Amino acid sequence: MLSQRGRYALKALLFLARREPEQFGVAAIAEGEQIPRKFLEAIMTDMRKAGIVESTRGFSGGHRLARPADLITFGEVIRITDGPLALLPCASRNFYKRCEDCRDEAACALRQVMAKVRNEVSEILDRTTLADALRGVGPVELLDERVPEGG
Amino acid sequence: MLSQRGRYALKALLFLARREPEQFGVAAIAEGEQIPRKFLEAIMTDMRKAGIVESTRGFSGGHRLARPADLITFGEVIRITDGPLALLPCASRNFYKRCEDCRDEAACALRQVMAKVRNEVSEILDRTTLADALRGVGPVELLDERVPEGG
DNA sequence: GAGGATTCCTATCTACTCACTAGGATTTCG
DNA sequence: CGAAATCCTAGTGAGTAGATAGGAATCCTC
Repeated sequence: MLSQRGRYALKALLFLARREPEQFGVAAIAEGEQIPRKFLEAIMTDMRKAGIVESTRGFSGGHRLARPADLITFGEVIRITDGPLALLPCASRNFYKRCEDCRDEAACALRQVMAKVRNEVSEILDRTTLADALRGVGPVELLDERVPEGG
Repeated sequence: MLSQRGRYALKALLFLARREPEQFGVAAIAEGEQIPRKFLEAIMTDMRKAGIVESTRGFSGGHRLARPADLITFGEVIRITDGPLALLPCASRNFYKRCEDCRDEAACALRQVMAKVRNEVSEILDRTTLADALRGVGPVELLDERVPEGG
C-alpha cells in the first residue's frame, strides 16, 4: 500500500496540474484537497528537493510544477515518497539490493515472479503522467462495490 | 514492498511445494531457507489458520501443503501476510475502504490509475501458483544489473 | 508410561517508521 | 515595517515489523 504521504503528494500535484501553470500556497492546496497543512508543507519540501515543483517564498509565494504535467509520472513521485515500486529489493531496478539469505538469485523462483510484477507496475506507473490521469485513464474495470476475490 | 514475513512465507511454501507432499518440521525449513526459526514458527501458524498448510504435532510432526501446489496462488499468501495488493484502500477489492478525504470517488483520477495497477498485479499474482513458480515463469526481462529507470 | 521431538500459544521486546505538530527563522512584496 | 508565505529543526504518539522466550500440549518410540 501507498503511504499517506504518497497519496497526499499525488493529490497535491494533481491539484497543481489541473490549474497549470499557476502557483498556489500550501494553505490553498491543503484546503482544496483536505490535507493537513503542516504535513503537506513537509511533503512539498520533498517534491521541491526532487525537482518536481518549484517554490517561491515570501508574500504571494507558493508552489507550482517544475515541468509540464505530461512530463511528471506517477512512478517518479511514488519512488520519492514510498521508495521502490517492486515487491522485493532484488526485483527492483532503481533500488536494487540482493537478499542476504538468497542462495542463487538467478534461479530464485520468487524473484522471477516479483520481477514480472515489477515490470507490469512500472509499465503503468512510469508511463502514466499527471496529465494522463486528468484526461482519464480510459476503460478500466472500476470497482464500485466490494467483491470477493481479487484485491 | 513485501514484508519480511511475506517473503519468508513464500519461500517456506515453495520449499514445501518442491518436496510435495512430504511434511517438514520448522527446523528443517528454517535451515533450508535461511529463516529465523521462531519467526518461521509464527508464520506457519498464520498459514495454518488460513488453510494453506496442515500441521501435525508431536514427534515427527511438521507442516505440509493443505492443497496441491497448483491451487495455492501468490496473491492468496501475500494477502494473508501483507494485506491488500492494491496501492490504495479505495482501489482494493478484498480490502475496500473509502478514503475519508475523497470528495468524489467515481471521478478520482488517482483511484482510476491505482485500480488499473491493482488489476494488473492481481492478474499476475492471483493466477500464478506455487507450482507455476517452480516451473519457471517463462520469458521475463530479468534484471541482473542495476540500471537507471524503472524500478 | 517415560522421554524426546515437535507444534502451538502467549507474552514481550526493541527499533523503527508513519503521520503529524510546534515553533520559529527567513524571504518577499506592498 | 508588517503581513504572508516558505523553509528548517525538532519532537511526539501510535503503531508495526521482526523477532525472541518460555512453556504447555501433542505425538511417536521404546
